[in-house]
Amino acid sequence: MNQVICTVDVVLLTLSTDGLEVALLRREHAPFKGVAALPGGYIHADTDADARGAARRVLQDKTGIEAPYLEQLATFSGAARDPRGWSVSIVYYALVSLAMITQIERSDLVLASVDRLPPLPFDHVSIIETAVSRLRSKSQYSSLPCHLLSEEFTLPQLQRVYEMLLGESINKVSFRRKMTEMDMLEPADGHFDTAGAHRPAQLYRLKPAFHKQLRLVERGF
Amino acid sequence: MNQVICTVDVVLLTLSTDGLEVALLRREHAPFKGVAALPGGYIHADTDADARGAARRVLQDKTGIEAPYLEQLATFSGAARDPRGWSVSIVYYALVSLAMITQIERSDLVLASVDRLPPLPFDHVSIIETAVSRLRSKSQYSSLPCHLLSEEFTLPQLQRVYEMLLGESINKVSFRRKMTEMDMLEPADGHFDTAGAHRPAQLYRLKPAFHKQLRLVERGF
DNA sequence: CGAATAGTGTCTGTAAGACAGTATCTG
DNA sequence: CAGATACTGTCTTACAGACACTATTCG
Repeated sequence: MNQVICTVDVVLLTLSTDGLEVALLRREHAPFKGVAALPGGYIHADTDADARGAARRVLQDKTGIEAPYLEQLATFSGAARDPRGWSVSIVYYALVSLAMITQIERSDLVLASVDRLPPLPFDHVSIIETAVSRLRSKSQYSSLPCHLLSEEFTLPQLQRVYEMLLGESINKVSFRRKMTEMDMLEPADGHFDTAGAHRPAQLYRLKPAFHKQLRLVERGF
Repeated sequence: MNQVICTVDVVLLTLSTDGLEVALLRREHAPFKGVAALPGGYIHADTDADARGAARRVLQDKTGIEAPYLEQLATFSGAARDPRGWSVSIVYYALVSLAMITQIERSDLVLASVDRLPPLPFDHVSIIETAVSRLRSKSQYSSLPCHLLSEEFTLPQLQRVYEMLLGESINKVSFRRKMTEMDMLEPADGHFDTAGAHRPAQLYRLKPAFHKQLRLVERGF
């Protein structure tokens, strides 16, 4: 009566110049061996403290990525989603910079645009759609998008990230007012982005208190 | 390696004059037999289509409540939360009117104020806190609170619900402007709430399209 | 008619967006 | 110095909240 397969999957998202992309890996085992899919695996009841620990382990083992922004998305379950039987997948989503992804030494890693997903096994397409929709929705009023950039970034870069996620341009003055009001960034003193033939931009970083936690803002962007 | 206990739990919330309350039932089986706890149970892989179906079944079997607003909250998991071993609980939360709860014919049902929870088994206290925080947070910008009232209700009643959830008074004009803008209510023509020595209030109901789905609003209340 | 609450019209202050200006770099 | 983008000051507009008024019931 209670024979249920328990797994975790991780939606690893990053932002390229083309928009949001999701990291896919070729599956090492049946079912769907060799097919690109979300990184995932069984829960190890003997070593994982909880599902979050399992997700962190899976991400570390399969991509080498350590402790990025990692949050529970939702749990997908049912008799129909996995040929092996009634299954539960506790899904987490992680946000990393593109630089983190390109460091990964795995030849079978694919970045797929979330707007043009290939066919995927299980219900991974709908999982990814849920993750993207959650990220876009939270971007309207939180500091979440910062985690898609490297540790130090400029305000114009951050604004472009918000604009890509929200799919609309944001008024520059309003954006900067909002950033001041949210009070989550600190200038990286003396650090400037001097690329390009123009005035250099101040580099900022997330204040330490907001590395693992979100900053919410009263009204959206 | 994969011996994991799979259960669902339901946080059944309602609003009394004293504020938010959660429904607790005495457990019928060990562990914690006889102790008040969230309604829950094992997933039945042979009959449940998915975890949502299991949650609906548990709610129906234990309280007789059928198909209320029911949404996945989060999944709680780990080695430490259940003495039986490594466990996963996929938790749903449901919103119903107080009238729905008082209809339940079960002598061991307890309503506990979410602000003064008794000691509870497992991690049920933290589950309830998560549910309450989710509800309060979503109340800032969605139609969620409607489900805490009966099918027909007046705008002043609805405003009081929002105020209790948000813990602050709302400007009446702004509230009604927002309701018009959200466009989720329809007047129950000819139906008025005639209680009290004053002008009767128009009764409204949620438009059918929003019974199972949320209406979001751009800016909060 | 007085008390009580429902419902609405209008003013005002605040905050978001538009615009245009200044600042500082490269070639 | 021209071009480019960073950053800022200020005006305008839109919306949220305050206030006050009307509406309709009961006793």
